[in-house]
Amino acid sequence: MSLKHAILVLLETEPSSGYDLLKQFKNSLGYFWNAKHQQIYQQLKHLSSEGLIECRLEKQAGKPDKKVYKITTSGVTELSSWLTEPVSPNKINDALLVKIYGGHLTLSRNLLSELEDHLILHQTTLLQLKEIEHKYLSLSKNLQKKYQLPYITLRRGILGEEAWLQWANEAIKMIKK
Amino acid sequence: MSLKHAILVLLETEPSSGYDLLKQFKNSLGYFWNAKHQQIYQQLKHLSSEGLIECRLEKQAGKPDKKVYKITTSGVTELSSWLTEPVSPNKINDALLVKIYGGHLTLSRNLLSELEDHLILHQTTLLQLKEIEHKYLSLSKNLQKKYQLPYITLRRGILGEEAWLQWANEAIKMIKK
DNA sequence: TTAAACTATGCAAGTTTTTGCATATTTAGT
DNA sequence: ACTAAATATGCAAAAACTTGCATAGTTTAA
Repeated sequence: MSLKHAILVLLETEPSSGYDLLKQFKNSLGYFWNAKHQQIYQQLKHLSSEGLIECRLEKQAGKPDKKVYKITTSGVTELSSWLTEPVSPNKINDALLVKIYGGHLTLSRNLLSELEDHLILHQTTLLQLKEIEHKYLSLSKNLQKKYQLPYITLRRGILGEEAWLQWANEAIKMIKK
Repeated sequence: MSLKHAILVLLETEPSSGYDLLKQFKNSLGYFWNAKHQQIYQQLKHLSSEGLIECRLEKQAGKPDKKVYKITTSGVTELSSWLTEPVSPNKINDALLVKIYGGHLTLSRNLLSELEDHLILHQTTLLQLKEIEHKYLSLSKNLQKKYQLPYITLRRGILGEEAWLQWANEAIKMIKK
């Protein structure tokens, strides 16, 4: 399980509240790791009780209080050791493909409209990713080096989305004729 | 949730036992839907109690008995109605990318060896998929039409794996220099 | 000015998935 | 002759994840 480790990775970069993490999961990391707010809050509590992170309350003017979590040395140890172990290959569960696989039970215009809906989502995602890439590429050599690893994960997102779009266009053509 | 529907899709094609389904999940459908044997057996029981599938015992010489499940008319109805509803976009959770994202805490040769391990797996998968594609392309026009939709999902696998490999090679180069 | 969206967190209950254990026979390889 | 892998299914418990509800103040746009 690595929601745990995803959170540790984020907290290792900077202390954050559950809400901050949620936003980070929606941006950068969200393209390859997803979590709902409940999952994050529950996991934070759990990590806290394991002593891998610690919490301090931060009062804010005009906004609700924040619980800011910070990784502990024991958390860094855990994270480092996780990094040396091989990760198990990714579990893919893609409902859209299940649907297409069994699509002969429905009208092809159903499949097409669904594909087109997803197409729009993926196009939007790709544009967002390319925007981030653009910002990265305009950084100094130094900063580029610093953010090299996150950039590599961004590249995965970009290449992945491009391949998805290529496939979807191919698929739409095939279904249409 | 669509393990349920993935199973119904498979059973709609042909009646199968839990073990048969497990093998199908490992082959064709396995490239986009994964399930452990426990999950399948539990879900079969559940679908049975919902009346969406029915079971008959098949005695086999030399092998343990089989429970062969078959979709019911009510199951087909459920499946058809699922096919008209939009599927929610795919949840991606990729531990390898989390690892790379936070990889500055470990040696780059750790990341490289992990990437290379995964590279081999993906290369193998791609070869398998291309073999299946080759078989498909040597079928008659008629049969090609019949299996068009599964073929489209196969294409997703192929394009996806190719993009993955392209990314991995790029990533390895970047990390090395 | 009113509704919607954003900030910020959490309980409780339910569903789904994973893990560990358990059984029993056959077949293929060494 | 022995071992491993394949065939075939399942219980029980734990862990992970989702859904519905709940609170409460602030900001922003119609």
